[in-house]
Amino acid sequence: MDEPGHIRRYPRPAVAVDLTIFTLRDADLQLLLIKRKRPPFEGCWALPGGFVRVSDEQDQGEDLDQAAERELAEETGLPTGAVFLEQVRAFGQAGRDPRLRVISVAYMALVRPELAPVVCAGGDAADARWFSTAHLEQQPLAFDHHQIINAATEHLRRAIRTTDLAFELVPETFTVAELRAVYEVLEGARLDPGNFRRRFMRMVDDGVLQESPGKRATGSRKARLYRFKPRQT
Amino acid sequence: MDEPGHIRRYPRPAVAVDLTIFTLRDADLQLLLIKRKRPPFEGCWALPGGFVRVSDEQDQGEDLDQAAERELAEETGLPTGAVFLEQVRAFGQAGRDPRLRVISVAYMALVRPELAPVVCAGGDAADARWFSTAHLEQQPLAFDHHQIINAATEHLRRAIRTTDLAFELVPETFTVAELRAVYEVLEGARLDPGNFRRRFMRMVDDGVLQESPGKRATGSRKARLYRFKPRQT
DNA sequence: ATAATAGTGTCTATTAGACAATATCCT
DNA sequence: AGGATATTGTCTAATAGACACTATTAT
Repeated sequence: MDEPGHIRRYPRPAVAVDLTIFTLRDADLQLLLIKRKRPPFEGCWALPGGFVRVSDEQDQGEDLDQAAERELAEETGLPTGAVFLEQVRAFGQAGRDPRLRVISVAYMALVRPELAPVVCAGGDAADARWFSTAHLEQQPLAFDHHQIINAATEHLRRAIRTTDLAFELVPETFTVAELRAVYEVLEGARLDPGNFRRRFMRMVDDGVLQESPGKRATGSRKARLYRFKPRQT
Repeated sequence: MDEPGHIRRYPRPAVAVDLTIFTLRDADLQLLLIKRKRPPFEGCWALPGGFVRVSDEQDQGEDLDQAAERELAEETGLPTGAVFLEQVRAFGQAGRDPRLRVISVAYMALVRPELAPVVCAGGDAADARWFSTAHLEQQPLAFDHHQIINAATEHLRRAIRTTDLAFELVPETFTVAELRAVYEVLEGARLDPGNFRRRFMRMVDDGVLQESPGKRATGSRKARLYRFKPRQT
């Protein structure tokens, strides 16, 4: 954070944001990738993202979070605010982009399952597709995107264990089984329906969740619906 | 992550690393700050840090982690590897540096209490001092360093709760009370000595900790010493 | 001897998990 | 009716927390 006034002449890196956009479909954690239509890695699948627009003038350009929101809107076509978005961390390995020095700030986005089908290709992507994270190791990806995906997935798993984030991967109203499915996929283990129900009901008692009118059949029998209480602790 | 070959002409931000260097002294979580000797914020206390050295040439310069290690060595004089170092996240608010667009990657470092006294001022700091985090709100700081410190402190608290990181804030060998003090300071609450002891002993049973020869008096009575088992799960 | 901390034991409440049993709904 | 899931209930083990008690050591 210290430098003389002539720092402007020191070489600077390009800074990009890369998005790991997750959703839950078919009882599976899936990730949105786009096919690159320019070198390097032309034709290769990659995380959506782009460079942060900056300036040294009075208006210094967009914030990192704003850049991530912008890219998210461009790539998914979803309205801002419909999707949970949070920074994971920065990746700055030298040589991660062969052309020039790029430091990438990774973000994690969570798309509710109802919205996943409407996500479409943005302007600078030849194609966009949801990939199952389960078989992604075999898939060749551009840059160090495997590493970013691993870090983001780990970030997501940790967040699911320690915060309310599971709620971002479920529709507005949901059944006990639907929320259980989120935990089962993220924890990678089957959970006892009865035991999970008690955990769930404790959240209702604590006022985190509340019953919502109507019922829905996920399986063979209709189940009660719930929703989140207003917000914030 | 997409751009034409002429991206080199787009404006880029400067990228810095800022270090939140914590230690535990006098039953208190403390943070190392340096007094800036150049504008802006000349004479103001600030986080140690500096710009990342980059290039677009074949050798693209240092990694973010390397830059943080280098700054840490320069500012503390401690040998690399003696101190735990981990990235927190990137801060990229527009206008956070009044002169030019700077994106800062924050790192958290944990200095064992025996090493804290030997930490001395580095080359580009007029002065360096440990500050108690308890009263830091009143202290005016340069840039958005208050925000970075809050995020890093939160990061640390979370890590203490969910990982083995408390061990980085204690000497090589330590007593039950010394480890308890780490948790008491970080959790901001007194812990029952008897109950904490059982938690501790479970770690011994699990092979995380092992007894070490000798005893040490933290208070009025000598206590057994422990150390960490080799490493890794 | 006394104060202060180390170390042990006991009891209760909460929670996770295994697992059985009943209720409801779709086909 | 039959199969699948929802929902409820029971039991056990692990853990956290409150709290009382004994042991050891510096002063």
